[in-house]
Amino acid sequence: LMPGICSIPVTSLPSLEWPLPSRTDQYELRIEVQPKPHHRAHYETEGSRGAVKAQTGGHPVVQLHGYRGKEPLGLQIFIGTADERILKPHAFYQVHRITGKTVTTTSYEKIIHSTKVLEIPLEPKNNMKAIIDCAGILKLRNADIELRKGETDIGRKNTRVRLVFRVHIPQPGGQHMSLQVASHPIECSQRSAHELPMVEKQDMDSCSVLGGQQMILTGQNFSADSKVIFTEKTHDGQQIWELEATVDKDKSQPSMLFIEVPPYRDPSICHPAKVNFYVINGKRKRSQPQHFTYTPLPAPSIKTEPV
Amino acid sequence: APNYEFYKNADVRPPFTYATLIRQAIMDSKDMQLTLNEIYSWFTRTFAYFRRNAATWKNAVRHNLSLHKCFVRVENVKGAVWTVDEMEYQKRRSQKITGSPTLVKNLPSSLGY
DNA sequence: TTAGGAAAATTTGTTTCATAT
DNA sequence: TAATATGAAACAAATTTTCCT
Repeated sequence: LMPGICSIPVTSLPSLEWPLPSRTDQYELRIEVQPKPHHRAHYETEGSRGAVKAQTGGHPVVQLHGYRGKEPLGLQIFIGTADERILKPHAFYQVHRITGKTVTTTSYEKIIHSTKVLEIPLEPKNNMKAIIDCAGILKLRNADIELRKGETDIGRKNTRVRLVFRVHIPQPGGQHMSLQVASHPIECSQRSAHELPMVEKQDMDSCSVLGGQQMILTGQNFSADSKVIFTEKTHDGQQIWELEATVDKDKSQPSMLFIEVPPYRDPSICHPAKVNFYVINGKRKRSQPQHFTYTPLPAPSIKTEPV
Repeated sequence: APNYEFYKNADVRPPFTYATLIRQAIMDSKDMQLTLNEIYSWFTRTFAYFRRNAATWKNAVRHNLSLHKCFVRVENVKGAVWTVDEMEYQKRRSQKITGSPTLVKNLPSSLGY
């Protein structure tokens, strides 16, 4: 079978909602190939919709760097949330173990607190690299999950997930070092995948409070009526600023938006200001909030004499 | 905040209007905003009476949300949430109190509206 | 099996009418 | 009486779930 896997008692490991680092001084768990940003999940009433794939057509790849041991380890996979909150298992989705001749990976599954977790081997002979070709995504009915006691999340419009990978590395003292890394977000609804704008990359993360610079957004489902809105929220979630950026409609394409960063509401700040922006099509189809930072002007000039 | 303990398990209709209850549900939430579904949950969690005849009272809740100007729908990443325009809410209530002396005498202070 | 498309079903919101307080 | 509250229901739009090729 699979030595080294499944041998660690669940109770001694950190819970699935516990935040873990992806790297330490010694190790790093890294996603070498990211999954595609869309993967339509299947319902229990449907047949499988196959394994999550990579943009390239292959499958996602995960590798553990810095491991010198001889023993294979188990790589755990589960479906996590992809919103602004900290990562936790997604209540409305589960990993689905794909089997069949097209699948190279042997896998083992178990349930931890109503979350299905897949475990596949990470072997030294493969350089501790694993090709994730056995992970599909199952959608659970909103109504079924929402009536679960203690569940406060809402299923409606909550259709983005991340693949979460964990490894537990045995340490000399008998303890374990646990690492975790999560993939880029994956949109799992047929409709949302087709209609919701999604920002995958932004050309820059910050600029001065004056704005005015061009920023290129790369993503999906951008359209002629796409708007880009900058917002700022206080610590307790109250929105205090909102401004629409101008979009260069001539240059923009379905997968690319050229916008001009709007000026920040207060040009005299002394510390960088973290704001959000999102893309919105029509009235309701809006992307997840993206992050952006306005930096203060160099130095408040006190000199008054002309140059 | 009102004490609804008695109604949590007693299958008795709470003597409050829908508007009062909806506002209370939203006020009880952490961010002063709830989705429709979360409002439903608050009703069933808080009142035994609303654990049956769901089609009826849920319809009434939606009806009230739309009808009263004090309930404001706000778009959000996760769809829409409902909030309370407290100014608007109290405007309606104070109109009722100041505008009808006879009602003032009879209105038990603990009852909404 | 896996993918795509879309019909069917459910939810969320708006309005209107009737009745009771 | 006028203003409010409650119920039932018709409709529309948005979103989810099931079904079919």
